Amino acid sequence: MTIGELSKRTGCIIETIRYYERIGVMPAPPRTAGGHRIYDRDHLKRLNFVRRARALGFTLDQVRGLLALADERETSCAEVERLARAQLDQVRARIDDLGRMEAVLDEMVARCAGGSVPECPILEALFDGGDEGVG
Amino acid sequence: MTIGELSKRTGCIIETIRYYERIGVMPAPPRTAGGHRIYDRDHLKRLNFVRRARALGFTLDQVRGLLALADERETSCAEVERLARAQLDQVRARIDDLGRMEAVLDEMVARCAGGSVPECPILEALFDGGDEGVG
DNA sequence: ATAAACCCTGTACCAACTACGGGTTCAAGG
DNA sequence: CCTTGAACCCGTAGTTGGTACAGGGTTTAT
Repeated sequence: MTIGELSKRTGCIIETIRYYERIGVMPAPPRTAGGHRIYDRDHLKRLNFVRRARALGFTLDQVRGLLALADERETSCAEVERLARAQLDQVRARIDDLGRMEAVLDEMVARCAGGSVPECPILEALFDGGDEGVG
Repeated sequence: MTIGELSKRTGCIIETIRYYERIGVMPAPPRTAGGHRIYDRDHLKRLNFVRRARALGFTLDQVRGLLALADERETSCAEVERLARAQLDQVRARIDDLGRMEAVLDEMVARCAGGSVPECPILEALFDGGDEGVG
């Protein structure tokens, strides 16, 4: 399989595949005499793994960890579960965070739509801050 | 006010303040004879504005836009509202996105906790993909 | 043999900062 | 007045997860 074929089959653009190789998430594949990369089914599987894990919000560092656990066919299941749970917690924390943003934005917009106010309530909220604890 | 004081009052670290100046989000303040920046209450207000907008997920580009609208004391309110609504939509879309991630992770973890399975269901899910349409 | 399509490396760019090195200035104490 | 140390200056490089070239070389089909 050429890199272009792998790209088509995974939906991962060529530059990204080479980038994954550079940072050690994908292994360096064998090459043709002319230097073109040739991939097999294992590479395809691995790249799909990376794509799915990334789509679930794992960082590339975490993906590396998951792949390492997958490679050593030992008592890794508990550790995998721990990583997945940690990621789940992070996703939930991010959802909470965004939920708070949503509430503030919603209220700002609602106050704006309320009618003809003298000053823009959105700009006022941003300038004078309903919420002082920003960071 | 020195940059250090401004930093303490806003919770925004010095490097970031200088960065905001460099990219034109904060104005270049006057300097002492020796070249140290001196800020006043307007700078403080503006930096707080930037921090609050950032905390709500606006990009720096959007912040620039909001500040421009705040500066021209004209019929900007409708435009501000439009930007806020757009941001609200984006936040909601991101929440939906994360909600889907959460569901998948939750199911993976739940399957894992189910008992003594031969293979790790999490790794299997990532390798063989319940969800082919990844990106 | 030649053209088109593909692939190669290396570098630079994006957001939104953060961190550092090496030098200058300021404020306070002696 | 002088020294000390904290605070400040600038410029550059690093972070994450890629994307986008430029300027070549290779493969494949005709």
